[in-house]
Amino acid sequence: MPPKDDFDLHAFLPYLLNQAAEASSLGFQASYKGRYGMLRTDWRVLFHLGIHGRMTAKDIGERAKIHKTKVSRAVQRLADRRFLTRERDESDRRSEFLELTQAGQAAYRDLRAIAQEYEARLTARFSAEDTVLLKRLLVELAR
Amino acid sequence: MPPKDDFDLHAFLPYLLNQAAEASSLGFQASYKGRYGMLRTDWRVLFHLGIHGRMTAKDIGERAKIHKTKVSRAVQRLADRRFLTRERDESDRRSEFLELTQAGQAAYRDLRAIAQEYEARLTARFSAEDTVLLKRLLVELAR
DNA sequence: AGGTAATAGTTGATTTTGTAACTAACAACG
DNA sequence: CGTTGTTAGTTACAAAATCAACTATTACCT
Repeated sequence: MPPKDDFDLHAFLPYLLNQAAEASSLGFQASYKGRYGMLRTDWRVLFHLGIHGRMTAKDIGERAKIHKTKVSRAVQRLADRRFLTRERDESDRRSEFLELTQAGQAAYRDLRAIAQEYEARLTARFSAEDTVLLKRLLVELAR
Repeated sequence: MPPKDDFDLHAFLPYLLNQAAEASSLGFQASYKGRYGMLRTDWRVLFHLGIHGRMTAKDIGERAKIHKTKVSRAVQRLADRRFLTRERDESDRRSEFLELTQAGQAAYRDLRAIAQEYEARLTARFSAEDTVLLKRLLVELAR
């Protein structure tokens, strides 16, 4: 019979990170899924384009650390909804420049506002210093 | 043309959490996937059984906050590998008690050691106080 | 130039997850 | 008892993620 054990799973960092990430993702998803029928990858791509403007799928993948097939399919979905346009790069015809349309920009601004609200709600329970520290440590861990 | 924008995605908490969680999960996965061909849910279930001993699928699901279908399938995989045994609860024949076999316990101890090493490596770059604070905030966020 | 390797992006096959419906067993209430 | 409602766990089907293979184009190398 397996004996009890004092290893604390709830103090295991990868486990904790997953729980927190899951909870916050679901919470945020609840905010935007109703509005546009978007997947997580979709809004990430939308945000990158909203923030940086015109860029290629490859650049998005690198910056956001999303695999190219995921980016490709998210771009397709966003293009289907007329949230972005594709334009072949004539100096290197393998890649294409992506750019938000008016509708895409509007959706981005809308979602950005929701994101900022959500962020505020999440961090409201922490002191400003704690929040800064938390983010610093998370950035460290992400590398 | 979409203008640049000063919203900082890398300071958006759900995004940061996902990046950190992803990175740490992958890192840990690299440690155990080679050893046993296990999925994330599998080792979670294994850990719960290793820590708490004999318990039902329902209990595992509740404690770990894993949906019952995921638990069910993880239990099946672990049973296939002879890592656990199932025993019907005769006082309530709907549920069954799960318990690690010798092989299951050995795998658990092995993975636990790897987890502890990995944890140590992850937190090595932080001060003890920072680590404590980080975990406290993550627990907060997970609720 | 010609051949080989590398790169951007897409597509298809296989796994894994999520959702809903199902079976079997128990509970509660008349 | 008998009907209705719940619960533990499984299964079936749809949505999504993963991985490999593919097309088209460019870069490298001799």
